[in-house]
Amino acid sequence: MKAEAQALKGHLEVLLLAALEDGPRHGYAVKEALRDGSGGRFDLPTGTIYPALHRLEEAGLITGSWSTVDGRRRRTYHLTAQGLRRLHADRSNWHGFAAAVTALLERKPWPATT
Amino acid sequence: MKAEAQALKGHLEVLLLAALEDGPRHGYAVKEALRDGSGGRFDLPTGTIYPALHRLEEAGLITGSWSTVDGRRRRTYHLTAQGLRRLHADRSNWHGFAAAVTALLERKPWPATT
DNA sequence: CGGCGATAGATAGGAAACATAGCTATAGAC
DNA sequence: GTCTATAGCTATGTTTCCTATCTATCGCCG
Repeated sequence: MKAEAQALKGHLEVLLLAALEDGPRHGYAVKEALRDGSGGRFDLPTGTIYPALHRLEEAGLITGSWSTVDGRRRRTYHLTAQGLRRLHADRSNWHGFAAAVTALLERKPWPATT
Repeated sequence: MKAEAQALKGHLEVLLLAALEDGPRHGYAVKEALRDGSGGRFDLPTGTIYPALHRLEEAGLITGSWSTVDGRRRRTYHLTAQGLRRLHADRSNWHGFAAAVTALLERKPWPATT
């Protein structure tokens, strides 16, 4: 349950959306998918996951519905059309962001000092 | 002076350190280097840059010294040995982070739902 | 039976970092 | 004389994530 990353700041939501892209999942399953899909790197506490899902739902990017499986309540989320559009936009934005950071980190020499 | 990215959260410091890697710079020059080196993507306000540099200095990762050029005060920063080590560590960490996020964003199908 | 770990959900409170907005000051252009 | 670019600073606000704690069920182990 240790979180390697406050570095996720600002990039968590796109990961949650991506986790819901190929089908609905309940919150706990999203948490596991993130952990397993990242080789354990993004093993986020539920105190991070659930509020983030609530934000996404409130923003209309996902919708949730309750069900009960084996006596346990589940809230299963799926992407809305708006959420899908946002995922596409954010994914493309991520690539631009990552490319820019990587370029700056590799850069030598940097633009000249005034 | 508009900042495209709150997404920088957690990744600004490594960029500042990288900007100082091939020689000392003053704060305003760091800001310009970041803007120009990213094609305008990271055009950060001074209210972001200066406090970040102060944090780095207080952490012992950079040191600054005052000078006066053309009647304007400048504080020129350079990397400490500790800052250089941190840069190396953070840079390598960035590559891992970026690879993990990218992999998750491309991933389909995701690890199975329980 | 009793306790514990995994599953499933939630919230309250705090900390960190970036943005907004405002301030001082000089040099040079218009 | 005013405006822009250069050069620096900080107080306040917001967002976002983490820590800690809580409820509850199920299955396993002793």
